[in-house]
This record gives sequence, C-alpha cells and structure tokens, in this order.
Amino acid sequence: MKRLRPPSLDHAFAALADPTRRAILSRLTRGEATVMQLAQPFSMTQPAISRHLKVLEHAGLIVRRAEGTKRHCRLAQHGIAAVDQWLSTLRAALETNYNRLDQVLAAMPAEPPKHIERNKQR
Amino acid sequence: MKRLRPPSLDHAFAALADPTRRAILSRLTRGEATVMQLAQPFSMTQPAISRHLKVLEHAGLIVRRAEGTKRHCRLAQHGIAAVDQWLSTLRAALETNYNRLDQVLAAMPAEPPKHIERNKQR
DNA sequence: CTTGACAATAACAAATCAGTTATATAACAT
DNA sequence: ATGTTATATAACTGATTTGTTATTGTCAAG
Repeated sequence: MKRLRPPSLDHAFAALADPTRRAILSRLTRGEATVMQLAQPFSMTQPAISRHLKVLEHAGLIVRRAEGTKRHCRLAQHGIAAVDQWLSTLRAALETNYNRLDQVLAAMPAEPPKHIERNKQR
Repeated sequence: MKRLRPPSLDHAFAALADPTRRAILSRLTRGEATVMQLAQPFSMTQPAISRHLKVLEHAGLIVRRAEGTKRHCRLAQHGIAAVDQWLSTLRAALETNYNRLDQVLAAMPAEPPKHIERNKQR
C-alpha cells in the first residue's frame, strides 16, 4: 500500500534533520543499496536502520524495490522536489531582501536609537 | 560579531521541519517583523513563538536586530545556503540516476524474478 | 521441510520537542 | 518611581523520536 500521498514538508525536512539518514542518502547517491549494505557502515543495529529507511520512504526521499528477501533502496525525486520548491521561495526572498538592504542601511542613520543595547557579545 | 559558527545541517533541517517555523519564514519573505508581529497570526502564546525564533536563529535561518525593546527579525542566508548546498548533491545524484534508469530498465527483463511479490496496493 | 539470510515489527527506555503558565528583564512613557 | 509594552526565561507536561533487544515473516538453498 504505497498510497503515495503528497509527502508533507514536515516529513521531508524532519527526515533530513537526522545525520544518519543524510548519510544514508549520501550513500545512495552512489547507487542503489540493500538494507544490509546501508546498515554496514553504521554502528547501529539493523532495526534502527530499517526505521530510518521507513522515515525516508515516508518522506518521499527514497523508494524500495523488492528482489527476493532483499530490498533495494534508491533515491526518489518526490520528496526532494517538494523541499526544493519550498526553499526556492526563501532563496528568492533572500536575494530581494539583500537588494533592499542598501535602502535599509541608508535609512537607518536618520533615526538613531536613543539607547544602544549594551554589547554582551564576545 | 555573533560567533557565527557553522549552523549544523541538523539544526537547519530540524528548524525547517516545523510548520509554524516555516510559516514564520514565509512571513519574513515579505520583510522584517518584530516578535509580536510574527506571533499575531498564530493561535499560540508569545513564549512559544519566542522559542521558535530561537530555534530559527540558532539554525542560521534568521537574524535579529534590537531596536528599543523590540527585536526585528529577518531572513538570514547562512542556514539556507548550508541546506541548499547539501541538497545540491542529492539533486545531482537524482539527475544522474534518472539518466541511468533507462539502462536499469533495459537490464531488468533479462533477469526476471522467480517470484513476483503479491501486489497489495490499491 | 528445515535452515539461514534479509528485513520488518513490537515493546520498551531515554532523550528531545512543542506547547503551556508564571515570572523576569529591559526600555519606554507618564 | 510606576506602569506598560516587548520579549526572554524557567518549570512543567505530554507527545514524539531514536535507539535497544526480542521476535516474526519471507524467501532461497539444500
């Protein structure tokens, strides 16, 4: 029951937040791999990896292909596309804001704050 | 300066995994806003928003500017750049794998599985 | 049909998270 | 000084996450 519902950004970003899962994805950029092959580099039990893969699949970041008792995993575009698309909005805004920064800086000396906050940093 | 250590991908992706925080970022694409301005659209208390902002700042996704008792927040490029850079690897791999897919599909009928997995979907 | 390899699931513990209310701090206004 | 506004912090709670071990299901080989 693959159901293939729209992988929420919640799930996609949450999946990417874990270093083990990102390492698994990095490994998969070098091609398909079975669960055992993916588990081998990690000092972690197989069930742990299985659950990481479940999270990745659920996030639309990987897909699995069954072959005998083995499950071959590979990258999926679905989740990454969703993430990418959402980020593009931020990217665009950052560029725009960066362009606007000149104006902001130009406008600031005209209205100096009455108290400069005590500098606690460093 | 802000100490500006490399915002870990863990923190950046984890910050992006929350819908409230993404909504805050979306709001910030329309320009700077104070904490109260950011809190207003949400049915959530101010301390909750404050902590979300802390997470976003820690992830390098926003920066804050003090002005009186107000804190003006705006998008930061730091965290987004980190995320973007990491994702570019995946993007590249996906394209490569997609190109390879033809070969994979061409190679598959040559070695038909002895048992086709029972189709449970739909 | 039994065995062994591959993978998924269940049950559990420790850690983390996202929200709450209550309180503290800091600047501004009176 | 006092009150008000804007924000941060503390302490707590319930839900979620990440790992573990033990078990189960499936297939392929003999």
